Amino acid sequence: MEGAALVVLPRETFARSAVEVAPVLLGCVFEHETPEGLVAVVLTEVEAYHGKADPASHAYRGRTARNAVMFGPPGHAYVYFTYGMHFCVNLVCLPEGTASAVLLRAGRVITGVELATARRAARRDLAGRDLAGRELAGRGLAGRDLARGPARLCKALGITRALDGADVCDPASPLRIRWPDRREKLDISQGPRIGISVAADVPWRFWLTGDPTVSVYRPYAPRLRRKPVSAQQRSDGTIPL
DNA sequence: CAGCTGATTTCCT
DNA sequence: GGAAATCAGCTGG
Repeated sequence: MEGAALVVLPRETFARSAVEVAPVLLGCVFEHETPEGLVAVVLTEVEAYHGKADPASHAYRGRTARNAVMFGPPGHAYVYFTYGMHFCVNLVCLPEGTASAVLLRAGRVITGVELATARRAARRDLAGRDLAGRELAGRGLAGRDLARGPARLCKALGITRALDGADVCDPASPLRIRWPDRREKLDISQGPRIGISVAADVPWRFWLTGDPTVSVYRPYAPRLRRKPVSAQQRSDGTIPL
């Protein structure tokens, strides 16, 4: 940061519904500063979640220890842990007491590519081998995949539950969101959200049209039960006498 | 390229 | 006990 004033988004930006806030965040710079360095992304894909009114929202069934930050003041980060291994980050909207938020789904890394790459590769580093010990035959991390997807974005930025509640509207915060250096007219698309089984029809996902860092949309498909009901059951479903 | 599956833990019914 | 706002790597066409 060459001493330039850090122009974070004002908190009023988040004092609206998530559906109104979501497209505003596209093109903005989301960054995390740590002792390791700074990683910044331009947001390219986001999703709105409407709290109590949205069955797909973590806040739909009310306040819990996990989602408490969503019910707090706007302009703070709600970071959750899911699938036993991934973090995802939202920015909280609407005044304290309500619970809507915008999930940050993807970004293009513009600062700290090296650090972001190191974080993303942290689990398949040792001698360039995968978890099964096989060589990674030159399959590197494509630049566009560094922060493509909500969990990858968190990994690239080094975001964990420790940042749950961080104030992204505070210039002194290690995690913050600011306006782009140049405001350009953006081509924004809108469509259904990804990875949810309910309310999958509402078009509350927003992205920069044609941007290569945006997730590929696939309709939600429930996973088949993979474990047999009993240890005796055969793969075809029959049970020996 | 599409499709499938293991990983791994928290949360809620 | 099962699903979860996911991802990576493998398989087969």
